[in-house]
Amino acid sequence: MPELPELEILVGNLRSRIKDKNLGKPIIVNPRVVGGDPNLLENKTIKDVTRRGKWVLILLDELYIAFHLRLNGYIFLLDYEEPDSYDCVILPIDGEYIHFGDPRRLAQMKITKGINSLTEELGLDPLSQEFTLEYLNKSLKKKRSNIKTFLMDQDIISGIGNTYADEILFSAKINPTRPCQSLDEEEIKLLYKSIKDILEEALRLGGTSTEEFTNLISREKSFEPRVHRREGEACPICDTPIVMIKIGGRGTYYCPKCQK
DNA sequence: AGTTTGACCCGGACGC
DNA sequence: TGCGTCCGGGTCAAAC
Repeated sequence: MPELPELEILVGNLRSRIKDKNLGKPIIVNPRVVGGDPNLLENKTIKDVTRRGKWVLILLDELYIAFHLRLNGYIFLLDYEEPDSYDCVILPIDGEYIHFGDPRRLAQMKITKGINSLTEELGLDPLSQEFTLEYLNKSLKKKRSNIKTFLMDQDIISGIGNTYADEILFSAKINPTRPCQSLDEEEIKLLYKSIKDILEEALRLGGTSTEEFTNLISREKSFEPRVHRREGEACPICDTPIVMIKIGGRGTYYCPKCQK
């Protein structure tokens, strides 16, 4: 499931491959996942490829293609046009082809003149300069929910999903069920550092490679989750078995001894 | 208004 | 083997 680090890498590689190239006539295999008018894309030039939260944005002249991969969505850049089994849209680009798809059909592709409706509610990017300890502190004070839900709230911090939320809380030694307002100053400082550290580490290591959701990310190295989806395995710090609980309907993994 | 729950979707895991 | 059932996961709408 692609989160900030995976999407950041995807966007960088996609940009270097398709920037300044031209779009051909799109092939819509599954209209369900497409919003807007695909006919607007033909013969348009790709000005840039960027990311906002978990949205992958292809910028054209006064037009955007916005992709959200949700859990299992993918963007491949391949040398053949024929759709593979889960492909939803094929975008020809000067002899290469973006294959966009999702076995679960939850991913989305939107063609839109503006991206405000998609991104205006999004919170700060956790790796940006604007995301400060003070911002984290203030945001925590406003929230009544638990810290796990807080980290995944895209309106506060954009780009963190289930995997990195678990990893960040393990790194900060904070129990995922803790109310936001119960964290003391030291814990908030450590949480802030853990957000930056874990995301930067994952970015450096090429993202988490549990799923092969794109060929635009190197598979040579990868970030290895310490607790996420490791129920019953030994905590890398204290050997206590990792526990899985549900928070907000989401599988949540943590070490009951390290994370108080 | 803030927070929680359900729907969306379907491949894969599991049970009989 | 084969069929049926259930689960997951990010986001948004609906409910609380």
